[in-house]
Amino acid sequence: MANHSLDTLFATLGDPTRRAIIERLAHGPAAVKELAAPHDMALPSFLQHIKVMEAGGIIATRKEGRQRICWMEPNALIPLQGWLEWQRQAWEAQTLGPKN
Amino acid sequence: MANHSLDTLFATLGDPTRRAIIERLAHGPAAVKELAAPHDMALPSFLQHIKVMEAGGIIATRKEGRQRICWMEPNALIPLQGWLEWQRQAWEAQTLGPKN
DNA sequence: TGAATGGTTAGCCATGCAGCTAACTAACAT
DNA sequence: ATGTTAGTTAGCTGCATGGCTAACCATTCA
Repeated sequence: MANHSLDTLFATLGDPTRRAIIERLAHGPAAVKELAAPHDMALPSFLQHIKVMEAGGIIATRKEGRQRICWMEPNALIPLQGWLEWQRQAWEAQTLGPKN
Repeated sequence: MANHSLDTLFATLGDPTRRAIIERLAHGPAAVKELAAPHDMALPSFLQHIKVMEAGGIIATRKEGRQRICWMEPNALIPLQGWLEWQRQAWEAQTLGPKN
């Protein structure tokens, strides 16, 4: 299964910084500065993560005055759930065996 | 959340070759050669993926004669499901709002 | 015993990724 | 008008990753 969106999703979530951003945004939108605060990292490095996530369709952003507000793209994680569920089913079908 | 096992899982699944291996193994064990067949890639390159997955605890392997048999590590994907579920819940709690 | 099969090891190379600093722009505050 | 805040752009660096070939076991088959 050469699924480009899964490639992107998994790659994006492989970085703990980016997962932390998602975990934060699940509770509501936030500006870049606020998101960056807990991460001991220069702003440009951090911004790179934001860009990756926006490019991957996982978050969306908007400029508001001099801040950039970020929020979750609500359905972004659905392909992941789908793939996992699919795997789970294939696995169960196999462990139960074709005769059951 | 600096979760090492999630790091490894996501990173491992980010590669389409490795996802294909999982998809194949969900239907039952297989030897390296058989797993490698659909992937236009030199054996050593392919073996590298097998090693990564074994190191990450996603699959297990055993030597049997001159072949190496691989199979799924049944609970490997559970942390993923857990994280996704957690995210989904945080998201829903937020969209519904604290007052509902 | 000799050839073929399946895997393994070693070593190389190109690319991408995550981080950095320095320098700049755009909005607000005084 | 000047300073401060929040991003942004550009350009560099080091390391990890994914691929390759060549050469080498170890097992099985004839």
